[in-house]
Amino acid sequence: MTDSIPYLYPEKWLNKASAGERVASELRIRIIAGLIESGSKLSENQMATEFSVSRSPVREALKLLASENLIRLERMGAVVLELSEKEIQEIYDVRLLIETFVFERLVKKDTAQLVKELSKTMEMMKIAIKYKDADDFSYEDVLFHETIIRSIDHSHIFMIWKNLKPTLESLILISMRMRFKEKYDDFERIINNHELYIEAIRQKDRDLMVESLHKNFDDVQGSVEDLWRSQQIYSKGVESDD
Amino acid sequence: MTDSIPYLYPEKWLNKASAGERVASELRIRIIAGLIESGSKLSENQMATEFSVSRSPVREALKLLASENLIRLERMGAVVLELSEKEIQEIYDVRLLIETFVFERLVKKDTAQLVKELSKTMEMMKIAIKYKDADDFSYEDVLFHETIIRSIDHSHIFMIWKNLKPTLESLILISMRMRFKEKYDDFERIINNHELYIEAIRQKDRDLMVESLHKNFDDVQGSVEDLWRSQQIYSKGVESDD
DNA sequence: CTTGTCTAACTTGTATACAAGTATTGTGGC
DNA sequence: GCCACAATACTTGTATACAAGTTAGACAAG
Repeated sequence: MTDSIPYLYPEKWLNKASAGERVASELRIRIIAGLIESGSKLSENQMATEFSVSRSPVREALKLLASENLIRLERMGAVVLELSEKEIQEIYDVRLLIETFVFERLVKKDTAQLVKELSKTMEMMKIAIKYKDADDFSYEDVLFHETIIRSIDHSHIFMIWKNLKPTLESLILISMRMRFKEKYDDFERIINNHELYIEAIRQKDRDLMVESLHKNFDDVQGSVEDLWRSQQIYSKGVESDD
Repeated sequence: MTDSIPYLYPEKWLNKASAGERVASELRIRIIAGLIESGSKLSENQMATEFSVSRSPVREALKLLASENLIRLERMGAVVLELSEKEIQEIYDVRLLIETFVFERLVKKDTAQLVKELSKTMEMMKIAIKYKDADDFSYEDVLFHETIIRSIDHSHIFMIWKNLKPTLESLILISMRMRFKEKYDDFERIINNHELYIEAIRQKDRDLMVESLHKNFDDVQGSVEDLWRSQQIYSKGVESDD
């Protein structure tokens, strides 16, 4: 048994979460971090004993992960899918798609309130940087984009976000934990990009928005490399734990 | 008890479906058809007795419907959400978004195989019209769009489709059953639009594609009216049944 | 008539039991 | 050694049981 694996998902994000959500969150981040290799098979019973819960919440978790395309439910066992570079590129295709759509709506609206909210989130991010809290930073980063998307009040666009969010959250979390350790000065650039984004919204400047989005994606492109290296580290960590 | 409600969802589409999927499909179409009013509350036990299954599959179904934004899970009972005109417009926003994205990919690829598949589906649709089979027609109509979307091999775009599909399927099904009864000559136009779409793909003609998409949406705009009328009819039908 | 409290009947989330089906493994026959 | 086949140990899907919490309503006190 590998129940010696420490939990990767922040406990404080699971305040009112059910057992199923907890299992899903933890499994998700382990899969994305490469701790659970793609191709391996997860069975309900196995997961149930691993997380000391019954099959009911595990079933719930596996259904969730399947809907996020992280596993594929088969006749016998759920097979873990690969999060290849193509996959990650696809995720950013979708982000680009919906954030562009959102921006087109935003330019027709009053964005004063939104800009205010985003500024607040930005300040939170800066504090998180100051105290080197990768989890807080990730939380605010995800919130930043969620706030923008929510602001246009489009339930189906928001549904797409809701589906994407868990994976994105884990990706960001892993990448940020990495950078706080190794590439601390990345954050100045990240902050600048976000401020550029706010400025684009304030001025309703499409070109600026596209520019900041692409910078954001370039940033993330780097984070894919972080991810692969983190997979090395995490799996090494596990081996040495055993 | 209103267990006298006849099943609206085609039995033959539920070949290998689990009890949960059956319940979900039937609940979904009833909600969309207006048979279950928005605002009403569904409890797991109530649904379990209604469909003569246990709570496990019902839970599964409710989770599904919640992820499709048809119900909202609350502390006590799931509340049925309204499928307003705004909602339906949103669904077509998303369709437009992803199908446009897909087309941009298609113009860079060899579409010969796709055109062949689509032509086959078209012929099926014509047969369905000839035999006035609304269910078959709807099936092929949904398949038509799914085939296009699948062809670009983009798992995240396809995920968005998978989320949208059940609602769309029910919408189309209801609308087509309506039209076969009342507006039979609508179908000539629908067929023409689809052929226009295929032609746009064959020629990789963006303008033609946008034109056919918009015609398709105009068609659907009409089907929204069908939907409201169907809600009248279905609910009348229920009243007279009691 | 209003208000507060207690009880009873709901609700969900989780655990467990059971049935049906599917891989796997081991054994007997060759 | 190898193949056929049966027994076994898995798997999922569904039903049921139980615990904890919430709502609603009855009923008594003011």
